[in-house]
Amino acid sequence: MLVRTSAVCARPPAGMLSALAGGQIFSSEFRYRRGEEVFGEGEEAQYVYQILSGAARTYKLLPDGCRQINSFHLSGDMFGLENGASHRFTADAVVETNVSIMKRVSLLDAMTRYRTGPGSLLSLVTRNLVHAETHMLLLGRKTALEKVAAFLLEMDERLTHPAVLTLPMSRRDIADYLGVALETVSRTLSILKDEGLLQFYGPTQRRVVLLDREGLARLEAQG
Amino acid sequence: MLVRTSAVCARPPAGMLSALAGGQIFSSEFRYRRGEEVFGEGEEAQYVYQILSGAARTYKLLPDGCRQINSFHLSGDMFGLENGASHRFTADAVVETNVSIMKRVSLLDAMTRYRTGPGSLLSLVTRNLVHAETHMLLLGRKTALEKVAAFLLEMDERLTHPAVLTLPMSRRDIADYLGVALETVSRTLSILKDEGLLQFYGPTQRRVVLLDREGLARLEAQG
DNA sequence: CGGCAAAATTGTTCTAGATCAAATTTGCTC
DNA sequence: GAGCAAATTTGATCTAGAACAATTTTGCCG
Repeated sequence: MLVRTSAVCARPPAGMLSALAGGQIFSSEFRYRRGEEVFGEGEEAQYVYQILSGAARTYKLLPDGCRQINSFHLSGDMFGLENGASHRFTADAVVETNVSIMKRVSLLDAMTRYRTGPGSLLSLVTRNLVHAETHMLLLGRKTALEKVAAFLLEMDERLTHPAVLTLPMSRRDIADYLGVALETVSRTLSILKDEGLLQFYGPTQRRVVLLDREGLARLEAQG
Repeated sequence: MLVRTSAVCARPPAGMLSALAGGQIFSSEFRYRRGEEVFGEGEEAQYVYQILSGAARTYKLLPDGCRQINSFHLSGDMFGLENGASHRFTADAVVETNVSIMKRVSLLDAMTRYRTGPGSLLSLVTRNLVHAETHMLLLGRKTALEKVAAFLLEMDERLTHPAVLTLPMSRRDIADYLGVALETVSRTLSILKDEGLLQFYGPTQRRVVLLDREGLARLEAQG
């Protein structure tokens, strides 16, 4: 873990964490290499994280090694803030990732001054809950095609509809997020390409151009 | 919807809602017949509910009519309290059910006095989040056998390990909660019976005796 | 640029669980 | 208690997607 401490960020990065910090809370900048663990399930939740660049994933493992990715965290996203004392997930870096870190207690202190606002701990937890509820519907009741379409649209939305959608995560990550096999993800993407709903951009298969968002939305709603 | 208004309950039923009420918040008692809707997805979340007897389910529907039950609410459980202004689920009665109802705003007012305690809105939302996260793992990565075992253990736990587990919900409800077909639930229960892990009690198949909780737990962890 | 390991695709086979289809069983209602 | 509709079980197929197995593509390294 490379450390670049910056007690108070000279130019605070975007997002609530630093907004709350506002020059009053000490935050440090850390860098994780791809695959490096940020925190483990069950560990004490001492710090809170915000992505400056790169991406992280939070997940749980079953005893048989099966992984269920709970969510991806992209630039600007905050993660690792728990209501209880310990982390309920493991988190690691999807690619080389820079995060801003601050003490949980400092942040919670700062938050009490903003109790009711959209930047409160409650709204954060609620946002996570809404995401989890939506994802339950996807995992329990959608086909592979619907799942992949939903995933693409979620990423497109969160990256604010870029011309070229650059996915930081591998097919395996997507599979473990959607509850399908990685081959199924690959096949489904090929189908969507063949049907003209998307195309790959450049040499890598992680850059996607969504050619028909309407069509994808129709697929997502029901196969 | 049968109404039996009782401005302030003479003998308050168990649970936080009435505890918070503590003679200061007006609550009414309502009765819903089986299948009757308590509130619909998208409706304004004006009231908060607590089960006095019976059971309710909250769920979402896909356009094709597929249903994903988010959770079951049993005696003492509170539901329908949203952070936002509208309900994110539909709720209806699984069987004939009595609920205590109070205005959302009154409850929230009362709660501000207990902001940090285990009876706060934040802990309620967190509890829901933990449940949703656990359920995501189940939906995404468990086999039918693991799902059914997990379901039985959840109900057993929540009803505090009764000698006879009386399930208020149908096989269809269980199926829509676990993301499998109702026939699969029935078959899986038969297998568990044949293997001596449970037996049915009396004439109805909704009364279950768990003969080997350890064994079920082993199945749940990994098929 | 060449070599190599990791990632992704594509093909083949297999299977858990869905779907379709009857029997039973159960709980109501008169 | 008879009659009936709903719920449940059980059986027989069918299929979406898993699992296994090569290839091919890509990114990365010296």
